[in-house]
Amino acid sequence: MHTRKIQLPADFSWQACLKQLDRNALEPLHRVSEGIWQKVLVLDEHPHLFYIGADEDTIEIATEDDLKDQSWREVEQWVKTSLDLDRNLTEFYQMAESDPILGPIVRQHRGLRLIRIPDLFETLIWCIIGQQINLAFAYQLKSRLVRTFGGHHLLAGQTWYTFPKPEALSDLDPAELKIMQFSRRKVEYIQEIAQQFLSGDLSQQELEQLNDPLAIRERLVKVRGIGDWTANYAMMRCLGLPNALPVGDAGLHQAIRKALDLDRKPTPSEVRAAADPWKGWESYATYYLWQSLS
DNA sequence: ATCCAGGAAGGCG
DNA sequence: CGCCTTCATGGA
Repeated sequence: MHTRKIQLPADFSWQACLKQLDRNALEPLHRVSEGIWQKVLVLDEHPHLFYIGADEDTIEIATEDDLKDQSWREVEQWVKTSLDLDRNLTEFYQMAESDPILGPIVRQHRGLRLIRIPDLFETLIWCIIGQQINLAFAYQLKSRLVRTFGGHHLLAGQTWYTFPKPEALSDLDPAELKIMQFSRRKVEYIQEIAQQFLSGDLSQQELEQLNDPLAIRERLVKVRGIGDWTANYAMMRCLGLPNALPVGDAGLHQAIRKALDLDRKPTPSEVRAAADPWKGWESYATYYLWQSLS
C-alpha cells in the first residue's frame, strides 16, 4: 500500500465529514466503510481506488497502485478541495457563536467542512437533477444516470462508478431518460449543458478566472436550466466561494423556520435579515443549516 | 387526497 | 417587473 499524508487544519472533525459523505446509501460515486472514505479517481486515463482515513491531526490517502508524483499531487489537491481543508474557520465560528440561528447548530456539528464537488460539470448536473424534487428521489435519479452513462471500473472485487463525461450526456435519448424518470425538461437542460462543456462554450476554468462572484453568477444564469439557486449552489459547493446564499432554497427555508419556530416558511426578506450577520460566510452558514435538517 | 420537495422557464398583464 | 403554470415523482 502506498500512502500520502496531509496535515489537518484546526476545527476539523473527520466524523462529521464522514457522516455527510455517507448520508445516502444510493450515492454512486464513493463508499464509506468503517471510517474510511473510498473513492475511484481516473488519473492519466487509469482508474485508481483510494482509501482516505484520518486520525487526530492527519489525513491519510492510501492506494495499492504505484503512482507518479504528478498523479499524487492531483489526488492530494482533490482531497484538499473536497474537504475544504484550506479554509480557516476561526472567524466563522466566532460569528456563529453569537448568532441565534447558527449558534446551536454549529456547536452540534463543529469541525464539519463544507464537502465540495471539485468538478463543475458534475455539480451542475447534480443541481439540475435535484431541482424541485426531494433528496431521496434526486439520489435515485443520480444513481441511474451515473450507472447508465458513467465509467465502470472493477477494482478490489467491486464495481466503482465515475461521473459521466460531457460526451456521454451530449446526445441523450429522451425516451431512455424518461424510463429513468427524468422529466423532459431536465433531459433538455442536461443535454444542453453537456454540449456547452463539450464545445468549450462553458468551462470551469473560464469561471474560475472570472474571480468576481457577481460575474460568475451572471455567466452561470445565462445557461438554460441554471437559475439563482443552481448558480449559488455551484459557487458554494464547487467553486469554493464563501459568500453564496441560495435565498430561495427550500432546505434553507425549512432550517430557518425551525430555528425561529415560525409556523410558515420565511419570506425572502426574512431570509435576508437572518443571513445579514453571516456576511462573508453565507456558504458555510447554509451548509450547516442543511445539517440541522437531517 | 393534498401539499411540498436542496427550481426554472415561459407566458401573461 | 411580478405572478401563474408546467414539469415528474415520492413522502408526509
